Amino acid sequence: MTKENTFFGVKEIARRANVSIATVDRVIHNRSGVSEKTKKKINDIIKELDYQPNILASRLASKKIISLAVLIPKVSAETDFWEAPLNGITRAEAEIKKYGVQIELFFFDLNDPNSFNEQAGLILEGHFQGVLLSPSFIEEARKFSEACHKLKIPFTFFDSDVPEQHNLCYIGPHLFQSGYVGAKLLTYRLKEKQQVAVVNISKETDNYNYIQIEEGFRSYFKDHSLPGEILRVNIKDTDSLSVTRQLTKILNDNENIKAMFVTNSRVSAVATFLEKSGRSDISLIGYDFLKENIKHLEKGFIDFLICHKPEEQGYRGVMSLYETLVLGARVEKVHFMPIDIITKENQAFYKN
Amino acid sequence: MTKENTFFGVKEIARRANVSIATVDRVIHNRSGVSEKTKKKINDIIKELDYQPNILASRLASKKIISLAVLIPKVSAETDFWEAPLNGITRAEAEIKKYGVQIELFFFDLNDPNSFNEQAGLILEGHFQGVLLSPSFIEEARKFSEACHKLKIPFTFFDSDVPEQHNLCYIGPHLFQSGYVGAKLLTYRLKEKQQVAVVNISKETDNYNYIQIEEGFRSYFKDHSLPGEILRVNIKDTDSLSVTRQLTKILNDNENIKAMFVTNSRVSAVATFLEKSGRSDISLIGYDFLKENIKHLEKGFIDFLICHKPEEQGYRGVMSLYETLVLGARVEKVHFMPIDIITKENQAFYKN
DNA sequence: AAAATTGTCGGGTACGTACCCGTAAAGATA
DNA sequence: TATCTTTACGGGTACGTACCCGACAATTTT
Repeated sequence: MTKENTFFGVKEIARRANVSIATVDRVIHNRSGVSEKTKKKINDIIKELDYQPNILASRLASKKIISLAVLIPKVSAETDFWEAPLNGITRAEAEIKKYGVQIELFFFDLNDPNSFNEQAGLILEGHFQGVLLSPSFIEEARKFSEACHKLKIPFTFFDSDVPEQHNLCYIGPHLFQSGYVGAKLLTYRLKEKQQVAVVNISKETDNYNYIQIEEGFRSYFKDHSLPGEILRVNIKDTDSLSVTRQLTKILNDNENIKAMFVTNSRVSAVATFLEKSGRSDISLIGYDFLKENIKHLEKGFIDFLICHKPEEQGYRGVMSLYETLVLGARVEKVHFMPIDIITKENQAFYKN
Repeated sequence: MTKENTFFGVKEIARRANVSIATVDRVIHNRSGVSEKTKKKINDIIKELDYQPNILASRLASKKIISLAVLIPKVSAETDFWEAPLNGITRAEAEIKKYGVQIELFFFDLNDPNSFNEQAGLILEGHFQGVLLSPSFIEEARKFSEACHKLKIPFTFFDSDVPEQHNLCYIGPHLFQSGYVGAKLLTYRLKEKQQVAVVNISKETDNYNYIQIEEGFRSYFKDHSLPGEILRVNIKDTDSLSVTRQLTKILNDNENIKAMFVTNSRVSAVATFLEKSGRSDISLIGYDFLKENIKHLEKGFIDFLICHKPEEQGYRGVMSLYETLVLGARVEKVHFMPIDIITKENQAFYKN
């Protein structure tokens, strides 16, 4: 059992073109030093044979390493969400290290746009061949990506998107539709005259992500002409006291609230409140497969969690750069993640 | 930017052991021709350096190919479920072809255990280094795996499991828990006194898979002490006339049935019936991300589909063999797939 | 004691690609 | 015409591993 020679290599191309391997190599990497005539001849043969370079041999022979930069929020005390993408990134790194790819991590503070700028500046000075970033701050991200574009450094957005043309690709959820799914689940068993509240627990209420999610959520109500006003609760202070106070007030003012939708991973704060105040009659839906959330899911105070595979986002984000830079493959410009539904019953088998 | 030499290769091992590269190579592949003393010395150095063979170079230098056999049901007129695993298998093949791995496909007829035996026989004669199979027929599969074990051919089960010790691994759903999830979803908005029916549409009602799913389903009712008897409907003839007749009868006899759980991918047959008889008041849940099912999901006659990522099962099944045979890595003996919940709203982003 | 066999090992080439270096011919400049 | 530069290409080695072949010594057989 020996490898069949179905694949042609540079050697065969060189033979057919009556040139040396080196000349073929020059054409493939379009380096200079080849006459237009021979170049065309070789390119024709390459097309004819549908030549696919042997990546094994290529990476083996190449002494170059490829350095990628990753720019993401640091894991904070407030939420350990960013652990998951980081795991995916690390997994990808381990997988492609042997192909000569290195990854350097840069972290910024989600409460401080300046830290984003600082780290972005370091990346621009660092001579990286590719960048993966979460554009949490839209304006800052836009400036940075403009700079990358000028330096011809490919970059991938993930977790959330920025309307932009120059990025290599976006990997993340379709946020509008995600909110839409949330509304479906929340209203699935809702009875008439029961009311619904959207809860946003965050210092930045006007974050682009939250807006998209809420639009999707409200659209579902419109599309299905569900009656009743959807209440909106903004909790800017994320400490448990503020949360308790605001939720208490809302529930007192609106006795018919029987379902709540939290637009981010802070849903566990609401669950804690519901548990303490003994309100097991309220359906609760929120985001992300975090330990704290799973705990409340198991206790029954969260009905569903929606999740967009953050670990896989990190993994695929790195891989999108690897595929373009090393394999020279084209990648899809937009790669939407599934909108996963997690319940107490299936959470044990969920892959983040 | 040059590759750092953080990795040690055979050359370094040879240097430290005062032997040639060839001798080190003999130890690594434990071929004969090395004295016990040198063998030990080399093995010690390998451990000390934590030597990781360079797979690129290894596969490049090796002229051997590895042949894998895949044994799965053929795509039938009754269901195109098996297209998905096949896609995953093909994707895996494309990915590892360059490492010298070939895959040969063997198909059997789900209605004919003998066809399984026939194809299994062909595989045993074919000198394959690994086998991936769906053990749809338990007894036949057990016999075949016994034979593989004797020939020291590693094999992986997927889609459904057979209690067994010798298989390399199992990749597929936790069927019991999957039924449990189905019950949760089906009862989530069920009101008092409304009744539930489990529908099995299959020639083999006593299939091990279905039994596990139903056990999980019923366990949920027990665990939550839900009242009311769960009806059971067995439809052995899968044509639409038989389905219509039996369902009509059941619904006439039991007017309170408001929810139905189909234990396999034939759920679209029930959906068609509900549509034709205008029964949009009945919740319906079933299995698998098939075109026909999605159609009914979108129309609203199926509430939820449960799915176990069949394509990924195929992909991972092949990869489990690749990882053991080529990379020499250990693989987890059991790899449970997530129990995915698909609705009209999130189906567009589902990855099968 | 000579010959044959066996056990141990090293030399060397190949896998397909990358890239350095060298060279011959053509063209430019004096 | 002599010298220099540029263009266009080939030779050859290296990457890390696999494995063939042959050398040499130790051991057994005749």
